Amino acid sequence: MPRFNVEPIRRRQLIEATLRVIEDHGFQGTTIGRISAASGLSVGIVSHYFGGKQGLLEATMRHLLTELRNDMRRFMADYPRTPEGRLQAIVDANFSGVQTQSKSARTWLIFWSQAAHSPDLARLQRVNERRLYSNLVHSLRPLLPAHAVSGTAHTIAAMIDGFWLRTALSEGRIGHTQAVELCKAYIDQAIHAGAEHEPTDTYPAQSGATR
Amino acid sequence: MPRFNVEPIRRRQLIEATLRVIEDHGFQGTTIGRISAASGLSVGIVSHYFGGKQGLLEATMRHLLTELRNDMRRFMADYPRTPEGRLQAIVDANFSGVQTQSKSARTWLIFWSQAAHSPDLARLQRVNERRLYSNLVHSLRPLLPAHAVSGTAHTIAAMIDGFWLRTALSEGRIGHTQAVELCKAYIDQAIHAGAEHEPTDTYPAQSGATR
DNA sequence: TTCAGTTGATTGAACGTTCATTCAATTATT
DNA sequence: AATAATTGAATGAACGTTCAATCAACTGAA
Repeated sequence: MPRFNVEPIRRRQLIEATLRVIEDHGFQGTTIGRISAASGLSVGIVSHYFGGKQGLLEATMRHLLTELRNDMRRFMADYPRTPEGRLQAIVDANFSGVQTQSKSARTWLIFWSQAAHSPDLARLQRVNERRLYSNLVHSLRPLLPAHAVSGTAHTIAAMIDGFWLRTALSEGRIGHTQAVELCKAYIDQAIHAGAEHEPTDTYPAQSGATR
Repeated sequence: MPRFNVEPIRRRQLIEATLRVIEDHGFQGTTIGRISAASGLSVGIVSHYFGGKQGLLEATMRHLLTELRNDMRRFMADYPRTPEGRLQAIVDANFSGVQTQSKSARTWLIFWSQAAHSPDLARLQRVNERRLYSNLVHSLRPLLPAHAVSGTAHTIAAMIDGFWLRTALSEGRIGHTQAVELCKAYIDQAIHAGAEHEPTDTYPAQSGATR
């Protein structure tokens, strides 16, 4: 009996190997054989810990989503607790860490394209989408007239995804520094354009932080 | 010898069958067997006309890009030959026809994720990216101060891609009508915000249409 | 300390399935 | 009859899964 539970260690090894293999060989080239070679473990271990290849792939997707959420929380905690600060944190988090590495980029695309066929993945994707949207709405509400909030939130979300996609695909032609700048520029513009019309409804700082 | 060259007919049949199969079964589930069943032709025909599965897949990607370009040209021709008209045409073209059908949506994602591994696909993707960008720059130049053109073009491009992605993924939760509206709203906003600073450099209507 | 015993972790050869490709045979067209 | 087009059974390679065998860590009795 090993001193400590090896399960989490093995699971992490296999997930990281999977990311590496997808990056190197694409989704079609991602085989159990290659994953086991990359992890230094045997082929049988995948079934043992993940029930099979599909299970490992889903766990890998889940891993990416978890890391994205962690990045988001970290940035949220570090930035000023103002609506503007939160918006900055959202943008920065989406272009930092896991999201930036080309290792993950390919995998995200595959994740998205697979989501339509796996109800499980579709659910994860939807949760993620909603979280970003409601974060944005929450931060925009104090800054914009009510009628402009939803559209602006959708637009920012689309812009983040779009820049992310273009950054991931255009190896180096568009840097994420530029992407972050342009996202923030839009946000400023939207806030100022919106503020001209009418500042906002009247419950801006609702006592403290809601949750 | 058949009366007319059957080659273009067969090629089209196979490409359309491929799109149908990818939509129904995902990329992993896209096999020669299924494609031949969907097209009503035999399995051997694929090698005969496309040299193999890979050739058929690349031809399918190329087909999507061609249709996108055709849509773009059609819209460009129909809209007023003003900078604003061209911008509207660009946005509308990107959310019409092939691009909208969920049949193609999955395939685009796959195309993008595959592009990193096939130099051929990467080239196509880059050409497409550049064409959108330079179309945007060309239309924005008469409307914005020089320093704002590039960033705005990148932002519009990202927004189009982002909304397209979200429309494709969120089956119905975000309609492309809404996406088009929000893209155009941003463009208006950008033009007005930019025009405050300084209209533009002074060669707006360069005689006629350049090409 | 040593060692046989126990148990959970890990291995990887064997197996069966799936799939792309091939090409001799067949069909259709002139 | 001659030629172009098409078929689909046969082939072999690749892959995921399985599971009996092996290994490693630890226990407690000697």
